[in-house]
Amino acid sequence: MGRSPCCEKAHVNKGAWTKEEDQRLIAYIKAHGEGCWRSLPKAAGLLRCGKSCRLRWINYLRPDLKRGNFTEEEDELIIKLHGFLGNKWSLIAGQLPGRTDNEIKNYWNTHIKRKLISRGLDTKTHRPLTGDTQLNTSTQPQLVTMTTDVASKPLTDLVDDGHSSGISIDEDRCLDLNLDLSISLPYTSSKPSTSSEVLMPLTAAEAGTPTSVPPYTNHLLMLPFGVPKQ
DNA sequence: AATAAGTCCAACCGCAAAGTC
DNA sequence: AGACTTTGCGGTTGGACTTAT
Repeated sequence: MGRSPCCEKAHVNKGAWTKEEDQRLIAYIKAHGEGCWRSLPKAAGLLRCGKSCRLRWINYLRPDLKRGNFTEEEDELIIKLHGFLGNKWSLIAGQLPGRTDNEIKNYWNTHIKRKLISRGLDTKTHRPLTGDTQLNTSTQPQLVTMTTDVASKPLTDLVDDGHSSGISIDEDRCLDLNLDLSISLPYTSSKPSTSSEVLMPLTAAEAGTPTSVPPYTNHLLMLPFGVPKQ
């Protein structure tokens, strides 16, 4: 059988976008908003598939994107989030205002991997590369609080009762973890610009109060890294 | 100056989840 | 309930650019 193609490939452009295509896409979304990506190209007069339009908009044309180099704070935040979430780039991007999953993924592969290696850490587990495979929390980097098999599970699995999913989370190692997921309102531009402000530790009571969140984020994560256990 | 090697990143692809009928 | 459609995600690639020789 095989899958049906996402679009009529014989009649679509591929490769780099031209300025004219960008302008058409921007103008269309400004006028009509983000709607049905599948029908957007035709409506906007673009010879592109919907997926391509979506990617171009999200990764490059969105007005709220932050261009330029990653800061040291962003580096560290990405490392911490990756230690917890694994390759969940969209969720990591949700904690970095103005950054896209694609951008972070690229940055991880080109910069941060090397950074971790230079620190003698495994880029997947964030544990020391040398020696034993036994978990020894006293020697682990603080950023890793969950086993990687847990980190690789869908987040929804992590926030159910912890039993039906078959995942058992070591409570001792996760006591300082406050993971709250909720549907969030769209991002507004009047928000903190630094990652440390975005990821402020919240109390349980505070966590119940909706706060502004990064764009295109369905899940609001509150991960109070660095907060000492009581 | 030429070119080989390395780096970066935009864009594509396939898959899975979510939504619709 | 299940088939089909649409959207979103993560992995990968190709080409442009930069640096080293």
